[in-house]
Amino acid sequence: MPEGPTIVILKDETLQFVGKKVLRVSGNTKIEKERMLNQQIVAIKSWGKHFLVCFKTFTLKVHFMLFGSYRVNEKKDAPPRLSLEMSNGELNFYSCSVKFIEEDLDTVYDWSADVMSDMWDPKKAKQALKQVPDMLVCDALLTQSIFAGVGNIIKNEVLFRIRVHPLSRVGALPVKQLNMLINEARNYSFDFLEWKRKYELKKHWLAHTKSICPRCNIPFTRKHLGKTNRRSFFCNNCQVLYE
DNA sequence: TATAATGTTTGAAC
DNA sequence: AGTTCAAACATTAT
Repeated sequence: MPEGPTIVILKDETLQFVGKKVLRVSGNTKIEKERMLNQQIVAIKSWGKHFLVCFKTFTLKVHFMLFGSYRVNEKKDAPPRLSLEMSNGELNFYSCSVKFIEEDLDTVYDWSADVMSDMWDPKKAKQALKQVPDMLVCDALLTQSIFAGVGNIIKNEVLFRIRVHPLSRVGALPVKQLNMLINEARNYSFDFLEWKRKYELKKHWLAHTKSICPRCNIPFTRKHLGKTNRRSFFCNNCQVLYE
């Protein structure tokens, strides 16, 4: 369900729990959830699509995959995978993956790869892309080690914005287009964040799920492309194929 | 109502 | 042995 910007919204909604102790845990997860009991939440972070609840000596990682969802201070009419109750409210996660991380997060995550992070480093992304010249751009955008947080919606919208065909090879992109790819991955993600906050994200989609190109007024092509085999919506006329 | 979709890991098969 | 690919997980809008 969520791409990176949605996790940022969740992080904002849950900052109220930083400093609080977990007073009750429940849910159908098989992990040792009781270890969180009476533990203080020392920080709440995110990396790409990973939502991270930090305790003193370990971290809870929540990944929502395709169908996961959450509720803050309310419940859904479904059994939670994990529910945490604090003195000032509750946090409920549904049909998602939950795991514990024992290591220091700074050794697990490269924060500079997260397009939503203050530490995002476009130069690093460029270096990483240079390492995979044969990769298709539709796959490159979905590579979390390079563009953590980018999902299929962002992929389709970014490629449409920069007028690049999804089947273009990374190594064939002119410098200008390569720079636009990197810059728009972050820039569109922040537009996504703003629109999502206002509950008007879909209204702003120009390519994703669309059937007509708003620039050319001709039908989009829709196909499952790349190693990721995710659906792509693109215009054969105004999105240039570099190969 | 069947289908497909904002995703990733795992392990079998080649 | 490295790569590829299907399966698994599981919800909901169309």
